[in-house]
Amino acid sequence: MDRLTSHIDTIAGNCIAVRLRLLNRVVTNLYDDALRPLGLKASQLNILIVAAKLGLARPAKVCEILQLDTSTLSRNVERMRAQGWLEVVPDDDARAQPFRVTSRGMRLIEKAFPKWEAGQRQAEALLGEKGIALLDKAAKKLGGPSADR
Amino acid sequence: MDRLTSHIDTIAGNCIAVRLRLLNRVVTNLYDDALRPLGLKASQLNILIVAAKLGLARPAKVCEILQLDTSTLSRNVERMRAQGWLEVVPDDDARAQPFRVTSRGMRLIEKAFPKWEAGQRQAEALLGEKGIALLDKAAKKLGGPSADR
DNA sequence: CGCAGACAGTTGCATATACAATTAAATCCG
DNA sequence: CGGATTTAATTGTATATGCAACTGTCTGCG
Repeated sequence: MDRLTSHIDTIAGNCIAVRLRLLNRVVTNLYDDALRPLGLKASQLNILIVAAKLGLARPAKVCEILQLDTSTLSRNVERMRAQGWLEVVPDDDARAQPFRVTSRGMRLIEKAFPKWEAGQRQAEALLGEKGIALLDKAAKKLGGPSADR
Repeated sequence: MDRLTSHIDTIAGNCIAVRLRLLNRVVTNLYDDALRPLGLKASQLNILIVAAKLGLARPAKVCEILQLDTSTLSRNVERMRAQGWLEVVPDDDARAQPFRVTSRGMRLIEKAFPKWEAGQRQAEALLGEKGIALLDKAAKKLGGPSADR
């Protein structure tokens, strides 16, 4: 077995990215499937929830919490605004484009909750208690969302 | 605190998808940054490695291993073929489009190895030993890639 | 043989994602 | 005040991803 072959085996057997990305695809699909009847995706529910927690959501702040590129958020917000789930709020600073969840967006969260639970249950079964705890720990390191924001 | 508010807090405080997706973005960026000098993305390295392990890679098999939609793989392979990293191999069954890593693709893996190590180190620091072990366990449940394939 | 159904992949379409470049506005400071 | 810098977000471009619909090929069966 030559050097290159052993490199291939090392990556195949240990790469964190390949495993995390695979798991992400599977889990995202669980939630997307559950939420599909509402025309809502997991990515959008993430944003909706963060915005709901913030009240007034400043894009830079949301991006920090979710570790999202600002350009990504910009377009996601635009799509969700088009659906009437978010609305942009005027601000003193003319550069800013803070937004908030509309009442329609709030009703959507309400309808989404049982669907979210369904996806969450499946994801829990996949990861187990320990997996969830570890995920939580890693996400906290990155300043991710938590109940107290 | 009304019912909807408590739903929002429940999701914000417990959602596996939001955490996993966040972690996935961060970790994917670590590898993408490390691999950027080679014009290679983490997603593509995944495919390259699986194909290298398989020798002759059948799209359906690769999709099963990586839990990827066939349409996603189809396009990724096309891009990588355009780079000269993969080549399609003729097959008895005219429906099939098996592919393999070219020698140029193999040289790319060689150059990518130290870059991969850099990303891997950072990801390890982020997840810790236990995190990695749990990730491995979850990925195995899904028939993900492992050293012996 | 010939056709119905299964199977392997691709194509159309939409969202998610990030980097680089850009626009516009606020702020700093001489 | 006014230009240089910083900040906030958007726009251009490219890849990644998945669902639905489609194309072509194979297979089984009467």
